[in-house]
Amino acid sequence: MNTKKIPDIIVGRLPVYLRALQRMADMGLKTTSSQELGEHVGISAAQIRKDISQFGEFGKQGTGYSIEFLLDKLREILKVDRIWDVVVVGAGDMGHAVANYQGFQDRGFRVVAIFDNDKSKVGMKIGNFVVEDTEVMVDRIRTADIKIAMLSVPASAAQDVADKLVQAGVRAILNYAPISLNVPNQVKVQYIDPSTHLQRMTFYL
Amino acid sequence: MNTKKIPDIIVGRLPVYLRALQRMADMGLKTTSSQELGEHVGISAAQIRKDISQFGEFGKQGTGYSIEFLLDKLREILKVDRIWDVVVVGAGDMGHAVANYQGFQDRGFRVVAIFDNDKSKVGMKIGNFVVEDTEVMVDRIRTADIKIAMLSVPASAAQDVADKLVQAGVRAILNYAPISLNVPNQVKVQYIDPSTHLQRMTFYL
DNA sequence: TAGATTGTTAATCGATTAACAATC
DNA sequence: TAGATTGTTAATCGATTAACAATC
Repeated sequence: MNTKKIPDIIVGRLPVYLRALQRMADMGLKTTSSQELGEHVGISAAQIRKDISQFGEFGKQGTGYSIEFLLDKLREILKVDRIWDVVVVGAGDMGHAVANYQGFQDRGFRVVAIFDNDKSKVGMKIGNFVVEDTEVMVDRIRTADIKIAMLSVPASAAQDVADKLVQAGVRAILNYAPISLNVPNQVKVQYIDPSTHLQRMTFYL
Repeated sequence: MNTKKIPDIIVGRLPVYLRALQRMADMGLKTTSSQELGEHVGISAAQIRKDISQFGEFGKQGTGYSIEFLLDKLREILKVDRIWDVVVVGAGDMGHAVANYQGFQDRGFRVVAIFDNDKSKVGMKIGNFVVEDTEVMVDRIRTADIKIAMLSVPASAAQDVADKLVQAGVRAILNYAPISLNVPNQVKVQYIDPSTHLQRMTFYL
């Protein structure tokens, strides 16, 4: 892999390629082409070739890409050739669903704890987890050296919690609260706000 | 509003502006500037002015934008100056959380039904809803003239359900299943896949 | 070999930013 | 009036596409 800076827009497409390739592998396929992969994910073949070639020469002229090989490379590039421990903050309906979500399996993530500041929820069982007090959160995260958090608290609490997560050393936040977060440059945030996603489509109706 | 085509990337930012303005209004603020709004959402002032000016001259030199006025305009542009009925397909943990989600309130959406093909779930109560059989889904959607669906079924079922939704006249799908969907051009899809979002950040860790 | 498909270059297309006249 | 901030233009920057030599 070379060292020139990769545009964020390319990084954003890699997980989509990875997901499609994983599915192809599950179906028992061995090779694919930029053309075929492009049809699956709705992206042009030229762009897929260009994106992938940022990281090396992973294909073969005439035959395309070995699915297993490309999977390995993409996992390595995206650093999901390992399992990341993740914490959930906020034990409401959404936190509940996220903590129990089976879709992290085989994708590089594992939920290891769930926190809430509501004392009536602390100690409650959620799937395999016991809800812990937000008071112990910073310590727990720092001790366990956890780098990723999912935030499912109300918008009014989200910025405060985000500040604590940053203070605890978290470097990636998946934010389910419907609010933009201010965090330092070295911390990444991704937003999941169903209303925002829907509003992006109603424009076209 | 003029008629020239608006780039999708601009459409995608409008809901973020809307959300930030709604928050400012809730805090009792009356006016804002492209500068201030930009700091809230992490977008340059120039870009915000350019985006907004695609739709009209909504600001005043020297004073900025009236928050209430801009809210009205953005709601109108995004067509959320009304309430859209939405169906949920898939009554698992995620469908459960989505159906009960309070965050659609005041954002233009209302969940009106939830479907599942698992007969053991049909008839079950989820919040204010009773889970209905997927068999009646197409009819129900067509009769009620529903245009928006949220998809929270396993990846293996998602394409089949999407085909049915399209057939029923749905024009916007919020897809929680971890798979790319093939739909006709006139149908919009937005993707929520927590693993994909997380993988977009692990690259930088 | 003939056919297929990559990796890469150059051309095109589109988005962002900087700057400032207009004006509240 | 003086200061602030918009809307817009032109310049810059970045992303996508088309095309094709290289080669499996």
